[in-house]
Amino acid sequence: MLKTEQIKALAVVGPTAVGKTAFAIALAKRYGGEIISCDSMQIYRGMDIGTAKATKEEQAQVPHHMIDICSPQRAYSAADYAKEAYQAAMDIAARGKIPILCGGTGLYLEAVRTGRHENEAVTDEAYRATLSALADEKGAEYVYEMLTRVDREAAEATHPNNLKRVIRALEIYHTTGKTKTEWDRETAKKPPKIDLLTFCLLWRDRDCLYRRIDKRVDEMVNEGLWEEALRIYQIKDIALTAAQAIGYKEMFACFRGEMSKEEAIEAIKQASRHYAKRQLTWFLAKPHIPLYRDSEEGEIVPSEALEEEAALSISAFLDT
RNA sequence: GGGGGAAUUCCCGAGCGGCCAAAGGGGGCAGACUGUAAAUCUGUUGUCACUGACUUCGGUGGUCCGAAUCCACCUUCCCCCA
Repeated sequence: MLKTEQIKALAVVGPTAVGKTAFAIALAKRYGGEIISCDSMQIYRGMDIGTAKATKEEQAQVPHHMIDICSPQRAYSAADYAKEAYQAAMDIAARGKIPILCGGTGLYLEAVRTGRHENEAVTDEAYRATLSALADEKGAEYVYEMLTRVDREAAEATHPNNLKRVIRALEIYHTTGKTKTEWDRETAKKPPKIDLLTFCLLWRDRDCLYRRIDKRVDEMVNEGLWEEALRIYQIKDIALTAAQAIGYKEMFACFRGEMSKEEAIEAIKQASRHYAKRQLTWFLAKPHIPLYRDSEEGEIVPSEALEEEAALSISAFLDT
């Protein structure tokens, strides 16, 4: 296709359990939008409760995309997401509707927005395996040294202990012949494929966020997270990506007899809080319009105030 | 009633006369991250006027040049015998 015209879209991001889903639905209704989930785990079929997918009722109100699009046996990547989500956004826009990206996976949002990952298929499982075996054998420093030799700049930007990132940098060099630094520089030149107006939902009070997370985990358990996780646990050849989902991996440990159900639930809460903090670090470092909420009380539906606040920038954004 | 053991910084837990503001882990806080990203990784965490000073290791009082580490008593907790 010759004209990959830049399309306009809205995005609702923020840490887990802030109420992104409800807010995005409200925006979709108001502006005639459709929602594109931007979540690395909601893509998986059968993982509903633990990933806090929009309910069937919610999905009936507004069309949702990028949910339940693949089996837990399939490893999914930011590149896959970028391609499919962009296609979905194009389709929505073609229908005269406005795409609303909604979710907590920052990297995925960046991936669709910039289209950076639509390059050569730069992935090589076998090579990765070789490198990680090498790291086991000779130590992570050895692999890091390899990177230092091919791409000093990338090496300096990556901590030696961060094996996965070190391997990825080497993999880029291995598959494209370009160093990660060169590759990054090139892809960064391309104009973004989506003109995005991003809202970041936040609680002014950290404790409030954490309380909400704890509460939501308890609700998930009541809704049958344990049973759902057990079903996923029984799938053979589950992909690494799906298997690392919070809420599932802890239950798996419980099924393996490594911890009690109570301990698993605690671990889920803990992991979710840590995750929320990482999301905050990511999103707060990126351009966005912050929308703060103040109290914890019954805020299941987004307050009109936030919607109004968003409305101002949205109308200006859509007019240009 | 008798005997034994333990009390450490937010938590767990090492330390058992100087090298201890005190290992390690957890938690908290901050951060990095362009194809596993709900992943992976990093820094920091007694106070302050911060290359130094000050206050901490249940309490009080001792011993010693010097104590979280030794002694005495007290408090609390645990175990064993009754």
